[in-house]
Order: sequence, then structure tokens, then C-alpha cells
Amino acid sequence: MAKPVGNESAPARNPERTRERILVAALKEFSAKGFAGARVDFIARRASINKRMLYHYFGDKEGLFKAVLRRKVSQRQAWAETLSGDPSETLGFWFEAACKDMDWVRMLEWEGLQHNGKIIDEKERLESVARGLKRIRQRQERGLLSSDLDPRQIMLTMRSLTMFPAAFPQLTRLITGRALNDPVFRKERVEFLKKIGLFLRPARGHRGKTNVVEQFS
Amino acid sequence: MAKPVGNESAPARNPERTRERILVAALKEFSAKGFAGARVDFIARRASINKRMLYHYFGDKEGLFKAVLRRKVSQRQAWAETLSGDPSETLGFWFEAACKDMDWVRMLEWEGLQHNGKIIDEKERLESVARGLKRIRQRQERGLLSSDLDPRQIMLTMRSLTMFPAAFPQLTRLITGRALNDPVFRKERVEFLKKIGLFLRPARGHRGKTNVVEQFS
DNA sequence: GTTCCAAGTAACTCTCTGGTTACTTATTGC
DNA sequence: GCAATAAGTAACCAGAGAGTTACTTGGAAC
Repeated sequence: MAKPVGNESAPARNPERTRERILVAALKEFSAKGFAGARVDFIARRASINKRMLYHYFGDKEGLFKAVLRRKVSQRQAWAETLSGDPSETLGFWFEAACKDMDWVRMLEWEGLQHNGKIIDEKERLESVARGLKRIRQRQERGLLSSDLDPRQIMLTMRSLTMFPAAFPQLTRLITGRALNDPVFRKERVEFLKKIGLFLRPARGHRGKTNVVEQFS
Repeated sequence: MAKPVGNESAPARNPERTRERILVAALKEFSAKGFAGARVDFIARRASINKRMLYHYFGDKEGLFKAVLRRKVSQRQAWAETLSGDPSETLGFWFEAACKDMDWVRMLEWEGLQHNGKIIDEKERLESVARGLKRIRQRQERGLLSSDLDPRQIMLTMRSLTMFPAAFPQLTRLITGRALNDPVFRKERVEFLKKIGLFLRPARGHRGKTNVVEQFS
């Protein structure tokens, strides 16, 4: 190691840190303004790096956008994986997660709006979906989820119910009269989703006593 | 009328038509690329008018964007109003409507992403929401919709269920394996929504025979 | 018919912005 | 040590794109 030991705080050169800084700044900028609205100079300034570096590491603006999206996708997957099997995986939980990680929701929105047919990191994402579907089928077998519902439709519906308010904050406000970040709205939505979860369980048999916290994954 | 009768097809001047052309072209452009991505010159070319006219009628790019959104909002409201009380107002119906009028969904998405606090045409939209809520309460009174669900939450949920796939076509594809416009996907989604509609009716009492087509508004 | 304004055109400007050139300096393999 | 290469800087550039200037023309009012 030629790196001066004991002076870890200010290494003259640090590609890893530079790359990271760019990605963090770019996520903020792209999430806030989208691809077309984002400004490369702004990202560079925010990251406190020279603009040239950005092109050095990511080629061009589009390359950077893709890198940011790719990174967010894998982060999100890693995070989701850690809590599989955890009983707190409910609609309410995912709803709260979406509200807290607006960057994620917004990046997906920008992606969807630009959508030209091909999806970034398609393979990994398909695998992630497959794992999610498996978990839904398990819940169906355990009688926590109505079996005559198509797992894929269930999954799409879960995403709808949990992400929509964060994706359309203005509609949330218009319809409920409260801002997305209003704790009252949050609480009411979570309670509502709890009920919806109950509705989605098999009608016949054990209705009313099964652990509410566990109906979804 | 000094306008040459019988030669309606080619009036030398026609402000109404020019305005209209600009709005139509602008809707396409903004819907496709968003505010930042849209190009004023492109809109002008598409509308076959001189760019200067665009500024003449709408002030600037932002004014045009607002005009487009405002127009779409009122069109949509007028349209929605004509079918109140119509039995075909179901989740499935609204879902199909969202898929067919992607411009609407996308404009709302752009609006939500730019969302800075203030909403265009807030007053009218609030009134429209209020009318929708009233209809939901009516359905609750008639026993078509569970009464222990908050009408506002129901409405937000309706929007979620019906608009989400159109708003996130890439997720739709990833999760269901089919494109938004694939008739198979459409059919499956409509069927699924029918079931969801059933689930949302009061548990006790008349379950199973009530007209499926009418549970929502 | 002539005045006056809205409708319309063509060419222009000037800033913003993605991307580059030409350079310096640290690090690493030998 | 010393090339060779990667990390980093500053100034620059060309083109795009929003908005304007300066002008012409149709048509309605009087």
C-alpha cells in the first residue's frame, strides 16, 4: 500500500469515492427532474467533482442515467431479499417503504415514461419477480391468500396499491385532502390496506382470526 | 359574415383552428416527452404553424403546458360526467379507459413528477372528486360496497388499480410477461378486477348474486 | 377606402448545456 | 527511479432550443 496510512480522510486520488459521489448526486438530480430535465453540470457541482470525470466514468449522460437506475434496481432487490419470510411484509409495510423511498418510485416512473421497449437489467428483475411470485403461491397454499386469484395479477395489484400514492402525490392530495407525508394519511392508508389484505383471503373457512400481519409478501 | 361561404376548407386566417392545432400537437409532444423533453419547434412543425403563433397564444412553453393539461382535465371531466349512473362504470371499464387514453395517464404522471405543491385547476378537480365520492357513498348505502371502508381510500384505490399498469408499462410487462396492449393481458386484468370488486362488497348478507357490473362508480 | 389590430411569417439572437481538447498530477507495475 | 496509465483540472466549443425582432397581410369597423 502506497496510500499514506493514518491520513485516510484525504487521499489525493480516490476513484471509488468519486464514482460513488457522482452516482449519489445523479440519483438525486435524475429522480427530481428526469433525464431531460437533469443537468450534467448540476450533478458535477453537487458531487464536487470535475464534469470531465463524469464522462470518464460513465461515457455520457445516458450512460450515467442507466448506471443510476441499474444501481437503484440492485440496491432495492438486495434490500427486498433481506426481508423475505419476515412477517412484516405486508401491504402497509410496502406502502410505507414506497413513501420513504420516493427516489425509487420516481426513477421507475421516469423509466416507464421513457419506456421504448427494452428494460434495464431485465434478467435480474425477472428473477426477482419470479421469487416474489413463488412467495405469493406459498401464501396461497397456506390459505392466507385466495387461491383463485392469479399470482401475477396479485403482484401487479400489490405494487399498484402500495406505489400509486407516491407516484401521483397530487392525486393523493386531491382525493384524500392530505399530503403524502401527512402522518394521518399514512396511518389511514395503512389501516385501509390492512382491510384490503383481509378481503383478499379465501372467503370460506378461517375468516377473521388469521394473523393480519402476514397475508402478503 | 364576411367569410367566403362555400369555401370553408381554406380560410386564410383562422385563430380557432390554429389554437386547436397547437394544443393537439402539444398534447402529443408533452405526453410523449414531458415538459423538459418536449421541443417547441417540434410542436410548431407538427401543428404546421409558425412558432411565433405559439408564443402569441400561450405566452411561453410553460403556459402551453398548463393549457394542455387544463384542457385535458376538463375534457376528461366532461367525459366522466356523461357516464355517471351508467352500469358499465366498473373497475374493468376504468382500467380499459386508462389503457386507451394513455395521454391522460402520462400527463398526470408528468404533473405528479413536477409536483411543486400547487395543482392546476384545483377547484374544478376538487368538485369532480366530491361528486365521485358521493357516488361511492351511494353504492355503500345500496350495499354494493363495504361500508366500513373510507370512501376517499376507496377512490384512491380505484385509481391505483385501474391506472397503475398504464403508468408503469415496464412493470406490467416484467410482472405479467405481457405488454399493456396485449389483449390477453387486458382480458385477464379485467377479470381479476371483477373479482376484486366482489371482494370489496359487504361480507355478510347478499354475497354472490348482486350485479357484478355495478359495484363501483 | 382607410385605419387599426389580430393573425401570420421569416430570420435572428443569445443563453444554456452536453460533450471535448489539452493539459497536469498521482499511482502502480517493473 | 521511471514509464505507462489512470485520476483529475480548466477552459473551451458547437449546436440546440427557447424566446424575439421586425416585418407583412387579412379582415372587420367606421
